[in-house]
Amino acid sequence: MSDNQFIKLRKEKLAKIRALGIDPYPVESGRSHKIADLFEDRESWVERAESVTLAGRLVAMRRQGKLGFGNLEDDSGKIQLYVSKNETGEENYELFKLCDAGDFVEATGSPFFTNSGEYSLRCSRIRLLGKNIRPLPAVKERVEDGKTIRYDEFADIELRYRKRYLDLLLNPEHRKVFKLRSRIIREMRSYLNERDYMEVETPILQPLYGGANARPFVTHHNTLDVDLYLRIAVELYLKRLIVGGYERVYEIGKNFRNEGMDRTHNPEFTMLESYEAYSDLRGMMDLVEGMVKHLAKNVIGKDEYVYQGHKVNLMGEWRRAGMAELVQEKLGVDVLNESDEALIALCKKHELEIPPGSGKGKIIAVLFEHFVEHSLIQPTFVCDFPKEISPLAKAKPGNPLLADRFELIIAGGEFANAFSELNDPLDQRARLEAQAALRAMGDDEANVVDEDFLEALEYGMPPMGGQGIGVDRLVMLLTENDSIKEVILFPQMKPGI
RNA sequence: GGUCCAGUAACUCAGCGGUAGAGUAUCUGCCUUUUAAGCAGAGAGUCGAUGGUUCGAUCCCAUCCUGGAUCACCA
Repeated sequence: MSDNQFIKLRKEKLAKIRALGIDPYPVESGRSHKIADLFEDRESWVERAESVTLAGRLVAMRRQGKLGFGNLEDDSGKIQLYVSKNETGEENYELFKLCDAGDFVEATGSPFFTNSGEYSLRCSRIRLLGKNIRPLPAVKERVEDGKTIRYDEFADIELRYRKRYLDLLLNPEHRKVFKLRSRIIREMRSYLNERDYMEVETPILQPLYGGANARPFVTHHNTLDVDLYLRIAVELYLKRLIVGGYERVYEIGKNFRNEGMDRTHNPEFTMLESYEAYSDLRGMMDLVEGMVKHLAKNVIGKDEYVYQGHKVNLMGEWRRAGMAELVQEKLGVDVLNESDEALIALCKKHELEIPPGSGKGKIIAVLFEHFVEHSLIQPTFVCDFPKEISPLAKAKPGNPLLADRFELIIAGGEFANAFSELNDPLDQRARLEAQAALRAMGDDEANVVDEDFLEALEYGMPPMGGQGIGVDRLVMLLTENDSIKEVILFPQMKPGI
């Protein structure tokens, strides 16, 4: 971007500062206290009149002749600076006059109360730490009845996402969202660590991708001269680790799916997957429910959340119900015992598309997604998924059509997915080969056959439960944001501007 | 991908077929307790882009770009 009037002026100021023999970008900075420190027992600070040095960004300036006020902000808080020529001396006051909102400065002085009663720092010296040459958007705020009213808020959604640093700087409530995100993830880790899980890191660049139905991003390694895929899931690698003898592992990291983008999908997103030997689907329900309730209670401290226009109570008893049972509730059709023809006719009647190669299970899933999923508002474990669409899940004993799998649905959206993991190597091979057949029929999201994974299974894998939680969506729910872009610091945007 | 909405100064926005406006911000002057500081003055814009209609387009039309909402598709 070329220089505008503002930048030209500030570059001129830079030159003036340098002409005074002052380095506007010094190497050394130092502070004796953070701003929040001065707000503990203010009266005592004032009484002691101790000199302290603060450092931070100057976020506002009110200059009036031989004295001026500024607001200094660091990551702990904000305090008013009182700068008068009497106290700083001529030379230092000249520097202060060359400072702008947006500059980083060091302020030395002692706390006091102004005539109007505002707790401030009476400055004996101002030192420049980093000169700003592009003015920050002008946002003004006023405190009324303890509430902060902001004027001319930096609110353009596109700019907020593209220039996230400005969003964070100018909109404290957005800064708070990402702080909560960090706490949520930290608390997830400790929840699992306390349960004897081990955190691991597995490849992001994979020779084959697997563990989910999705199209991948492809890249190329020059030295090996091979194409590699960015992972769409970590499942198959974590299972290899269970084969290797660890009993409880998890990974929190980015997955990449080359699919559409909307309010709940970003091409790279954060997933938590965990696997636990000798557990099963029931164990995973307890784990997921326990963890989410723990986060709601300990990080946020609320029972009820407003999400996508719905009131969701996370602290109640979470329903566990079969997919077919839920469809039957809604449509009055006993889908498990109905003939394929009748189900196909039902789909046709509602103009629902059935992908080629679909069996009964897939058709039931289509009906579920169309008629039921959106209406599940309170947390619901939808169990007994059709085996046909669950190639990595163990079959449900007693019903060859079903798999021991659930998805957690909240406010009509998917939050987690879990199985009793399939550990029969022959069955697993047959299922992946069936996926390959679907792929041959044009389903480019079907799983690929991963021979190395199958070989690992052949060496023996214990029975286990595994689950994956979409971390971004969980953060959305807990921070009551309806767009995934509000909880990802740098969401994917088209190049532009 | 369909539909709808938006794009005007650094920020928030108004405007309208006749050469662009406000508040804040900025600059200059005054100002030693201000706090959305104040007072006086000034500068600042390719009106998202490209075509078309018109004597004349920021405004009307078309196409495109970017973003948002929504539906469809998709985990």
